Amino acid sequence: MSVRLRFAPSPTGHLHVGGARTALYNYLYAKKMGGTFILRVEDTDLERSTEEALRMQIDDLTWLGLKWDEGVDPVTLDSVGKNSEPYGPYRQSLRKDIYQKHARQLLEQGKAYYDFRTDEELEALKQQAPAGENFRTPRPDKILSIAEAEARIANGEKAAVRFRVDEIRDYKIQDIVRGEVVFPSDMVGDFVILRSNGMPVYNFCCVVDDALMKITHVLRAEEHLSNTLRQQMLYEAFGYKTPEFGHLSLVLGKDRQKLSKRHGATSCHEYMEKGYLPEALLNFIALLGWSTSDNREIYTIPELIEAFSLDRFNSSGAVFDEEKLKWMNAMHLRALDHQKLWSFIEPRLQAAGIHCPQEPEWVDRALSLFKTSMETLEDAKVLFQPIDDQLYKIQDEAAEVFTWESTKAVLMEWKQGLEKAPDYMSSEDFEKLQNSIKDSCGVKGKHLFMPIRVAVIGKPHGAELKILVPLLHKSSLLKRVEMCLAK
RNA sequence: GUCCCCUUCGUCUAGAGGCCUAGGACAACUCCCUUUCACGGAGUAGACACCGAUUCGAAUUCGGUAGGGGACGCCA
Repeated sequence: MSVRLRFAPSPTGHLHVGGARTALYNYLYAKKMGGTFILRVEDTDLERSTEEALRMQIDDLTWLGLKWDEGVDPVTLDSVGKNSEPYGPYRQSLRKDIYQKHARQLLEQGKAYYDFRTDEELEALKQQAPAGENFRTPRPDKILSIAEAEARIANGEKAAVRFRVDEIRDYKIQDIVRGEVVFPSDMVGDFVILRSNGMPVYNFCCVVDDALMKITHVLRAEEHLSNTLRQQMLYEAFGYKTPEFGHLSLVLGKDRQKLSKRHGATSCHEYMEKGYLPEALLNFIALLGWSTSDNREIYTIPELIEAFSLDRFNSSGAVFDEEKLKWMNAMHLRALDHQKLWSFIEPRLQAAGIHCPQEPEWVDRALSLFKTSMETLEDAKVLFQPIDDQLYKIQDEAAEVFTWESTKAVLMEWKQGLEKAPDYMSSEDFEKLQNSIKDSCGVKGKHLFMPIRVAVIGKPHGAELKILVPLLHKSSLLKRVEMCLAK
């Protein structure tokens, strides 16, 4: 039987890197096994789930390249018409009747009951409970028959549906990451499966959907480990077969707390904006909590699929280290072909108002020279900025250079050399010219190259001229040296 | 508090009883390359949380302690 895995985010904002990692592992295993990767959306919390957030999650997933074979339609988001795929719709908010039917079944079997207590009453119960103990919601004094309860509901009263936890025994859960985990059933009280507004609750729809969608493996974050007990109870109540569970260790911030906003960037979207490549981000998060036995670090996505296996998860939490991500991004950046790389860089330069020649040969040359100096796509701005004549400006830090006696002569010679030079100098041309200036002016060291650098980039430190000069048209260089001479 | 999970260099990790004087990567530091910065190359430093037990032998197995994390919702 072919495997079926799903990623089931709740849309409350951009996709978190922890979520992306969960999605990635599910994706990798589905692909590795030639199975199906499904996107389901857990948007039953009407307060927090929004259409915009769902859009963002879909876009983030698409940016990452984690394409789902089945699931929420990326265009209609399942809300228009009926999804043609086998187990749709894939948004839980659109599956209400399915859950209601399932809840009804448990109600009729006496495995669940209507609870009319209000939030306030329940809160009061919690307050009265003895401190220092695991609080479990007590069963109401009186449980109404279905008919009685529904009569009251028809009258406008609100009731939630609770699952009865009667049996006191240990539940054994086989976990891919952690092995056997045992939970005593008295860890939980009767828990809500349907809210009083009719919406199902996570643990309930998760079970119903995983069963109906024939999910075979559930790889999800460790924070769900203890939910698995409730889910196990529901699987048994319905007589459904449980999938294989794997509870992944958490992604942590520098302080070893669960990665959150206060650690800085936590969403994939932010990393996209910061100029990270999706392959690099995926490569990096794949290796947070999973590894191979060789020392390999750089993987393409197909290579990750090839290498992936369920028996190499690390069970302890992993700190998200952006420094290493940067390095990895640099590696992926270098591996990119120039055309593709430029297609990523160009819009960023444009957005920053930096203008560059567009000829393919020029771009190709520029990229071969700049590629190794880039960690993120954003770095291109600093690199390409000196190319744009409009942005050339003699910086304050260059002031000292203009106090040197020899500077003027060097600049004059530089200008004359330029006049005789080809439209674009080669590195060798440049070095030759520089050497001839050294001879004719009798200056060397910083008194030689700093004035030239100022005449190229406007400041005495920065990009290597041997690289930069060949990228600048003679006319640009002349314009700049003239500005220096006019100073 | 109760239950569950986790614990190898600063960070990500390799490691399934002798191959471990614990390997790799990022970061750090040093040197080389370089008439700046970077790239690149060569090195240095840096870890088995602790205590017991099992064993000829333990990072690796078992027990305990400590620390960290997670869950205890009509959030997911």
